[in-house]
Amino acid sequence: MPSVLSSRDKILDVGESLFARRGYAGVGMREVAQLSGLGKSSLFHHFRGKGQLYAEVRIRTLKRIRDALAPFLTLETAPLEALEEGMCALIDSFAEHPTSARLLLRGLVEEEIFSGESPPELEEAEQILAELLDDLSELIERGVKAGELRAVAVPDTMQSLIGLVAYHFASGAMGERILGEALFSSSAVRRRKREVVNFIREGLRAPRSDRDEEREDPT
Amino acid sequence: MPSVLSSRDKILDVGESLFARRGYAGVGMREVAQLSGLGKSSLFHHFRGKGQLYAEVRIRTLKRIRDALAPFLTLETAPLEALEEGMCALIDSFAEHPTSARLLLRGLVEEEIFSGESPPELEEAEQILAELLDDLSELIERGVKAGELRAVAVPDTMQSLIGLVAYHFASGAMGERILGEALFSSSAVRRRKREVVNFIREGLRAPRSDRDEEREDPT
DNA sequence: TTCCGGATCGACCGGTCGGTCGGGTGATGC
DNA sequence: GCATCACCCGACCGACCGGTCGATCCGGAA
Repeated sequence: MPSVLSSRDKILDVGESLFARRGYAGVGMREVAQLSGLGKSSLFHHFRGKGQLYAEVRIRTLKRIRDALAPFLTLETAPLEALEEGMCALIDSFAEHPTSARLLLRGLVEEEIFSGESPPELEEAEQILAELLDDLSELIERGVKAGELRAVAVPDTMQSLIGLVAYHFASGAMGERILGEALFSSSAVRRRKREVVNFIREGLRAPRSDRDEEREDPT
Repeated sequence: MPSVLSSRDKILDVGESLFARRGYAGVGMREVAQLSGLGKSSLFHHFRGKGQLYAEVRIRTLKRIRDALAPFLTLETAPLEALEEGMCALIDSFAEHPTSARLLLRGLVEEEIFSGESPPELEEAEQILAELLDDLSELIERGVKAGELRAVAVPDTMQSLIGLVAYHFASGAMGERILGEALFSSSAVRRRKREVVNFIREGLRAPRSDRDEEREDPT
């Protein structure tokens, strides 16, 4: 690990910051080059093009998120506890890398980014994300079956969790206006973590005297 | 109300659809013109430029959201009930206008869209949004003080609600992958509404035997 | 010393961007 | 008949876009 970043890592850092703030179409390679302290041509030595740079940035952030979540997606912990601690770890990861949540949310919301064909690296990113979401789904599923969680619809609950957790760290100026505080100040992050975890626990756990109640299934 | 849309409305419709899908920077005026069935120059007869078109689109969608929510932001209903019914109405509005949630979320997440100065109309949009969020904050505040809601931190809960509700209708292909179903099919919308409202009710309401318990305040 | 290949750069390319301009067209009022 | 006006268009502009090319620099292996 060099104390000064390699040019490639520097480009990835700059790209991550810019793509998170302005989205794929809003970022120009000239700006990436300038903020990286390189000539524009040099970018194309390290990456095949803008599309690959974007894909590599997404892969890096998704791997960061996966690594933060992985310890809690095993079968060793009780589902509700694993869910709570996993979300805590996720929030810590978002707080440590302020661009992650935005980039994640962008990747989930954005569509039709590439006019022609998309770079092959993007599929790797999609796969990392898909596996992560599948593992998380499985965790919720286990929680419901074990009776720790309410009889929620698993896919919709997945979506709820994503929006609930990620948006907090992706909201921009309006979010700070609502909070009346910097989005990533340590006090704000601590409070947010408590509030989100409480929300999830109260919102999803099964009522106390609800051990072996059968689920409603009105399909 | 003419049965055929005026050119201005047609442009707004096309712009709304495109901006929601690809963001401000990802949309070109040529494309807006073509999909509107007009020459590019004609757009500049109805709007001062791309920036104003974007601002007008945002204003229109924000007003739609405000109108859907307004009936439940009065002081006449019990806060928790008003919150639940308001979120229901919001979801109905999102379902009716599939671009609204994306555009809302984009406006909240996006930053530094305009390189130069931003069009004055954007301030009107920001103000509509700010008022809406203030009213919603007040509703939650009342709910907490009335003891109907848990002793949550109001701003963070605001953020939670935004992410929780809006993301469901803004998620793209990956959202449909998770659901295994079209995002706006009537059955998916119905199920989602039930799940979200349940999540909010269970997550925010005060425990039954918790009438006049004092809040913890460990600051 | 020579050579080589990674890294960097400035100059340049075709194409697209938002926006302008001048003119055309068809209703409306006089 | 004529001026006015909203509306619409094709042609055009300078700026910027992503990307290419050939030259140069430089550290390490031979």
